[in-house]
Amino acid sequence: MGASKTTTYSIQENSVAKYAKALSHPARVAIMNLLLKKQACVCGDIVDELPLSQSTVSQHLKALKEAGLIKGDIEGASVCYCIDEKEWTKAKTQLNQLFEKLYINTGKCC
Amino acid sequence: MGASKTTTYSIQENSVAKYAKALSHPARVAIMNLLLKKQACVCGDIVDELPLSQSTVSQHLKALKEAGLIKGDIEGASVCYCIDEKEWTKAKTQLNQLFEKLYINTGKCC
DNA sequence: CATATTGATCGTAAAGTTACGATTAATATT
DNA sequence: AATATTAATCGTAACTTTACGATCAATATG
Repeated sequence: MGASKTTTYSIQENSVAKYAKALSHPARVAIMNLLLKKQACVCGDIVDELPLSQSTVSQHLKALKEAGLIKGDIEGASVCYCIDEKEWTKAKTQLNQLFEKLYINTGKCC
Repeated sequence: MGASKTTTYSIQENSVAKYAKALSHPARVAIMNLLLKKQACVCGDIVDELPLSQSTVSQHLKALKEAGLIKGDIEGASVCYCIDEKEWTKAKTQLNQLFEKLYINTGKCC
């Protein structure tokens, strides 16, 4: 009858979900936008640009860092954040491959 | 506190976050993979392919539907799901535009 | 008509997210 | 040395997500 339910999720599925989750909050998209525009940014500058408290921004930065999308460099008392280009490209490729899969529906339904 | 006001972020930021959120769980990526492969799928078939209960799958389908990525057609007692091509393309474009923004870091830090 | 199948929805528990202020550790400045 | 600045972390409250079983309405089949 039915197919097996044995599958846990594939590497691709977990990977796409991880990157998507990192970008699943507008504040984190806004942070990425800032880093893409400025190339590098001190944490305090990001706090100034967003309508969020320092601790909340720090939390969002942590999430992006854990997904691998950004990295931080200590610069004295400040921390300079920037995009992890290698990982950003990897995320881009992973998501692109998912979106590329579509070929136009020949009309089974919908 | 849970959510954030949608008005505080740009349309692009909210839009990207919305699509990313839809894909932020491996089960939902798996569902999209299935629909991309088969072009159309009865809900029950999706349940058979995933290690989740019927109600949980239905919940994930609802999330994808609310993000606009899929649509469902009633076929007798069953419901046939497929990708909303227009919205899928929109999501693709939105995410692509974000990822395209990167030009290589000239070395401010990191 | 009676019963089975299908899939949405309800109720609910556990876990996770998001937000903030307070605190802490590190570095800078006076 | 004393104080200010910076950003991570802690503690906590409120909300959301994820999961499941139970139930319901709609269709299908005997």
